[in-house]
Amino acid sequence: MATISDVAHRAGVSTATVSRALNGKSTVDPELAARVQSAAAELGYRPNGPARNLRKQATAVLALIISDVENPFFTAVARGVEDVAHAAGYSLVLCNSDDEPAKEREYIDVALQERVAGILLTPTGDADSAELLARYALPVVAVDRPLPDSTGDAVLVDSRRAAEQAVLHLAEQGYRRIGCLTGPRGVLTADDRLAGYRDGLRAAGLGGSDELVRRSEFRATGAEAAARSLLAEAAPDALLVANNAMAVGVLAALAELGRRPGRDVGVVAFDDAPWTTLIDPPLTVVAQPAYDMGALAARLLLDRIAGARGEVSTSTLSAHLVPRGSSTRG
Amino acid sequence: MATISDVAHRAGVSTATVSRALNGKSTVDPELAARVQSAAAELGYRPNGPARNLRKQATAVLALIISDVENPFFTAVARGVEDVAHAAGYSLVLCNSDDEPAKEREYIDVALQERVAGILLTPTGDADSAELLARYALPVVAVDRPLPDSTGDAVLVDSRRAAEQAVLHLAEQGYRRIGCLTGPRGVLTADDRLAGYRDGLRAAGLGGSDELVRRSEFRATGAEAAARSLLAEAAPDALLVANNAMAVGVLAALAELGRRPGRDVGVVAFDDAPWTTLIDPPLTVVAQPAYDMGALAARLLLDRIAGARGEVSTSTLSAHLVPRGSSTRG
DNA sequence: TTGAAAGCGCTAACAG
DNA sequence: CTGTTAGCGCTTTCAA
Repeated sequence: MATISDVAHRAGVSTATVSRALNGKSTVDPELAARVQSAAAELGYRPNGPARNLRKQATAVLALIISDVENPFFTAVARGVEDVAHAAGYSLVLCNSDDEPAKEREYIDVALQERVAGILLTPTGDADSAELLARYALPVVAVDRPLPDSTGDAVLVDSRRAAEQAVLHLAEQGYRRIGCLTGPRGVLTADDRLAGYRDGLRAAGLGGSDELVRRSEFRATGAEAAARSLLAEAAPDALLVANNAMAVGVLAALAELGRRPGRDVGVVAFDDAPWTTLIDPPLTVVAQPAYDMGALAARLLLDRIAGARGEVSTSTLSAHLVPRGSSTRG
Repeated sequence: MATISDVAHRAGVSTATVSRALNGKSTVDPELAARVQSAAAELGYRPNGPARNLRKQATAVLALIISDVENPFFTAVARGVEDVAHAAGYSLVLCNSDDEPAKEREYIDVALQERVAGILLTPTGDADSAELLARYALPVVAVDRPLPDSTGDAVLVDSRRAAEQAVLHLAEQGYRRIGCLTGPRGVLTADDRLAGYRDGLRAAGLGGSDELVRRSEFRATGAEAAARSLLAEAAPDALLVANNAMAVGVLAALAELGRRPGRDVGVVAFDDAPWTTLIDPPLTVVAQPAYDMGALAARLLLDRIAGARGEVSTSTLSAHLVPRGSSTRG
């Protein structure tokens, strides 16, 4: 592939002039600039990224480390990030951590080696990862969950409050034995949503012990089993489900047991999705602004990269309840 | 950040020895190697990727250009790609082309500049893109749709045949006026599925004119409008829908018109998704092996990068029909 | 305004 | 087995 000196030769100028002309730097004689442009075009010249990055000691690449691209919530986050990054001339390296600290560390390491300009991640909560990031002072923005010791900016959702409101909504609809299906202990969003659930029970004067709580992975199959166990052992009349994938499992369990959402068991789940209005009755959800979170996080990161001053910030966006048939008796 | 010569200094050896020790190259005295290792660890040394890439004239990065990460089909492809790439020590740069040729070209350009080792893409069909790829002899594998002039390997699905079988299935179930909702003209998968639909009608002896065909974008909203128009103007008794996002729109239209899938209108849609079994009746789908396509494509690409010999290959995986309630009268 | 030259950090000949 | 040295392709002083 043609190099800058090939272009320089062909245009009859020095490499410095080519560089200046192609980057629109300082003032280059229009005639020379034109010669350079056409020489570059004729040769199909493409500047060598690695060489430029080495010289400039900087790259226009962002790393995005998320749990799983197959989860629609993260996918929407990714899209928000990509749109903003691309508009600013940055590329995105995608990494799936599967919420495993080891994978997360490994990817952070890759990002460090590649000298990416910054990192966006949904932290697993691993302390070593946070330490690594801090040690190299790599610009970082956490999305969906904060980094341990809140190193770095974060873009979060007020899950706890949203969960509380979901429970209050269920209570208003007349449900009395409200259960909760949440994610693994230690995953902050899972714990937050559980805490909000308890807040809601308290606020509704429903007390409630932990017999109505089950945990599983943030996936359909685990949630299906958890729902079965909860339904069989604790006879809840409503369910708060902590994410979209889990909702799939829960609804499947309900269908198999012949229990109709809304009428027999009230259901509210986190995360909206196109299909939630297709089922009968439509699913009441807590909609999170995933795309906006990604976009905001990317903007914050770009600001940091551009050298934005001090104070780590935490932006908490709010989720809102979208009441539909699955939480209405009748 | 520490450089290789910092490490060399600290270990009291030359940079060449550090390089060799850290890369496990040739034979390095165990004692020196150990000194290097600990010096590197103490300094938190991370090799400078851009420098290494420049020197080696190669990167361990793959570009993945897909229509849209928010589409579950592409998301599954992406996951398959990432898993294989990661296992081989490659990173993935993610790009959303939104099926716009201009964006596609732009991203190919970025990939070229960054000197990625290879590209995976779901081609928009743009000829300039294909030419660009060919000109620079960049290893490339097309996924889901072939490149124009079949430059490069491709991993496809036999959409046409799958569509045909879907139609035959509907015919067997007794549907007689089978309609088709497909994507934009010129998008190969859209045209293929339409061709398969016509094959199916012919094979079933149903003749059929184009009054039963509608096109829209591969999205829910466009498909919803298209479905309304088709239902109002041509009175089909069954529908073949060319992708998952469109199915959402079609099902919404049906629900609003009070027409029940299966009983009133048979429905088969491309792409399986977790929610398709949650609706009533469950949706009959043509399931595509998206993850496997991504994984296979990545393997083929890595082979090419490793210098695999000649002949461009086209792998056609098969989709299979998953009959469920939406295509059964009753 | 332009060119010459240095050097980013690394690896790979080539000597020793 | 180890060190010296020469670039990879680019941007950016520094002089002219």
